[in-house]
Amino acid sequence: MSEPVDRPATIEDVAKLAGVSIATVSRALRSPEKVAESTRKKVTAAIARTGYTANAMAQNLRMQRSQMVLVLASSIADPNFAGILTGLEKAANDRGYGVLIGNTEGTTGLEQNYLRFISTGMADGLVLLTGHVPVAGEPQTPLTNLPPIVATERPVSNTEISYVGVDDVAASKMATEYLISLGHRRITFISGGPADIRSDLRHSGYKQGLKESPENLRDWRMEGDGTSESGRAAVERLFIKDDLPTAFFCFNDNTAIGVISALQLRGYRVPEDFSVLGFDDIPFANNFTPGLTTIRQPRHHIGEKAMNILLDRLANRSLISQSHLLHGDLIVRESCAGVAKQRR
Amino acid sequence: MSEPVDRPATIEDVAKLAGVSIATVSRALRSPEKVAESTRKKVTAAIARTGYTANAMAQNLRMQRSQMVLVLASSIADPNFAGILTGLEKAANDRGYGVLIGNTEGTTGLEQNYLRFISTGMADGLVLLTGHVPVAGEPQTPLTNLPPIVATERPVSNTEISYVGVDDVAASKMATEYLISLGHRRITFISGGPADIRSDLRHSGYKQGLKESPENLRDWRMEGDGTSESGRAAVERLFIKDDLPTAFFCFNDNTAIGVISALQLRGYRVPEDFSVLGFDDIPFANNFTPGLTTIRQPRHHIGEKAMNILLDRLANRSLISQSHLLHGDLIVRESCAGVAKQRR
DNA sequence: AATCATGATGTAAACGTTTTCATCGTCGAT
DNA sequence: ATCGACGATGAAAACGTTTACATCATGATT
Repeated sequence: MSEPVDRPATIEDVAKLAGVSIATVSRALRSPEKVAESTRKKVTAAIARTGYTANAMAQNLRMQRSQMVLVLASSIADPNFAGILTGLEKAANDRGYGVLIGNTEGTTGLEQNYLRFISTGMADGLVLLTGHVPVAGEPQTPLTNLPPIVATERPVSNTEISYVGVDDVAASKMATEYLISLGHRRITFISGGPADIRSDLRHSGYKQGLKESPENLRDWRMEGDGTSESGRAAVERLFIKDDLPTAFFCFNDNTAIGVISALQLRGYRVPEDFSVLGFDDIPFANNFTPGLTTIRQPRHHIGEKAMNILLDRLANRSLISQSHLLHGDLIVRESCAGVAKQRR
Repeated sequence: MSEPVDRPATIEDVAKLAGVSIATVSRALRSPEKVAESTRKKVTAAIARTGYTANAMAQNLRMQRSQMVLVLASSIADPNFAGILTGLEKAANDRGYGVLIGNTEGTTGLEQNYLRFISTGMADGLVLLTGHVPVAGEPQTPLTNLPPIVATERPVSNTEISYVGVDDVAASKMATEYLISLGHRRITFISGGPADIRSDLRHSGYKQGLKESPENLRDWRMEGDGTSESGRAAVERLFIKDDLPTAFFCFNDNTAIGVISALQLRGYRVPEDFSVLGFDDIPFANNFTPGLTTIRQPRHHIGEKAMNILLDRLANRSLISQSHLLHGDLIVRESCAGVAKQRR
């Protein structure tokens, strides 16, 4: 039904065809109640005839916005990224916004580069999955130059910024209590590295769980960096000293997988000999053998919530920043068992 | 160094401060050779003082483009998605383009919805990871209304469209030959479902590998759908008839994982009792036990190549569409072994 | 019958750029 | 001295919208 498309139809084409002014066409589209029923019909017909769609650039220029949000992530390949992005994207699309993505790979150079979308007005808001607010180069960019921001997946130190994520402390406490309830008294926490704030939060939840146990259990923390390799390495270090826990609470599922495979390589069985508990419930946790007992991050909800908070701010700039900690479920599979069952 | 930012600086602010016309400012920025060295310096200084950045909406409106590309995927959670997106994103960013993402979840409704970015001029080009060109609703949108397109990850039936992906046929043939070289003569291919063109391509490569073997090996295809569950189910069906292969070539790694766990559940060992070969080399293939022998998709390269082809087309509309099949490496890990080693 | 509110529409400004075209020196060649 | 070419710059149009404001009927109110 559309006319030959050498040049896309403009509002003027529609106006001419309908025999009205372009203002009326615009009104018929944006605020139909302001236009007479009869002319509205003429306009609608003309729009159908021409195949007209409003030019977004012109609209956005005029309205001083872009209807676009920039999502900055340090790694697209992160196992949590896909789920969060799905949620972000869904919420944005539901509200007519587009999602622009930027992969900083952890470098400030790329990060700076992506901020061009902000400074040129190509994006109205910013979602940070990087764990820090973008640092400015020269000249020092004050925070006031930044648009409304929401952080997710990784908290940022700046408290002015809304954060949406799982309640790391509560979930880790719950995980630890679960291990204790299974009879474990010697539980090692394997961290996610010094740079990651979440590692401290989870460690702190673990300590709370230990402290509230009847006995006074020992805080037994080992350093990792969130990779499965670091999980393996931690196990090896333990075996050198031959001082062994009965259970591992790992910063994330990757680490847990490393721990399990190192244990298996040494001829031990999980959960018969050792219990291992992860964090994240990455898509693969269920396919692993043994099935990983872990804390599930509600990634979709996190993404949706984060985006909705941001878009609320965009719609009403005076809204105060608010953070949301979502509950993480304990997903019980096979990698943890009662200590009674264990050999030693 | 920037002025108080109630309103972002415009080209006019810069012009006034530098004592020149806005045309000169624009020229100083876009084609410096057209402006006198002395005035160029004045302009540069004024830009620094004001903290000016050109408004992208105005630029794009004027220049009738958006510098933006829409990436349409049926599932963000697909294990191949992250890698391809990383490549797409890198190439786009290198060339000053932004990447807009749309998650169609396989529904044409959402697909249609995302096409608004095209029809409103918010995106200049389209990357399809959906396996089909978007179908129009009412009125029938001819292909001429669509912008330059490149397909990747999943081929589309329309031959007018450039496709970039792994060479499924060659890689599958290579995989099959590898199994044959290990001594296997009874090799089952587990498909990825009727809707997925790649499944047929891989099946066809498998058949080529069989045919070119010294003996005339039997095409032994079983239906799956690309999920690990379907891999498990296929194994169960085999055991009902008790007619068993010695090796499995699976449509993808997910299926392979399902096959292995079903086998293990029945008390068999991989690769000692059965060999299993996957496809994709998903990030997890290496962490699985046994390590998955599989075909690696060069996801980054696929993404970069696809984006570069698209952007070339955008820069020069008269370019003809070209497809690229990339080589997939065979990654040998632990899930395949010589048939001699196997019990039966 | 005169006035006034109301509703529907058109005119024109504005959003911030890029670029064509015209203008104005300046310099080299005649 | 005159002319032409050329380099640097400015004025203004154009990109396609939205919206404040003005205009004009029309019907209700006095």
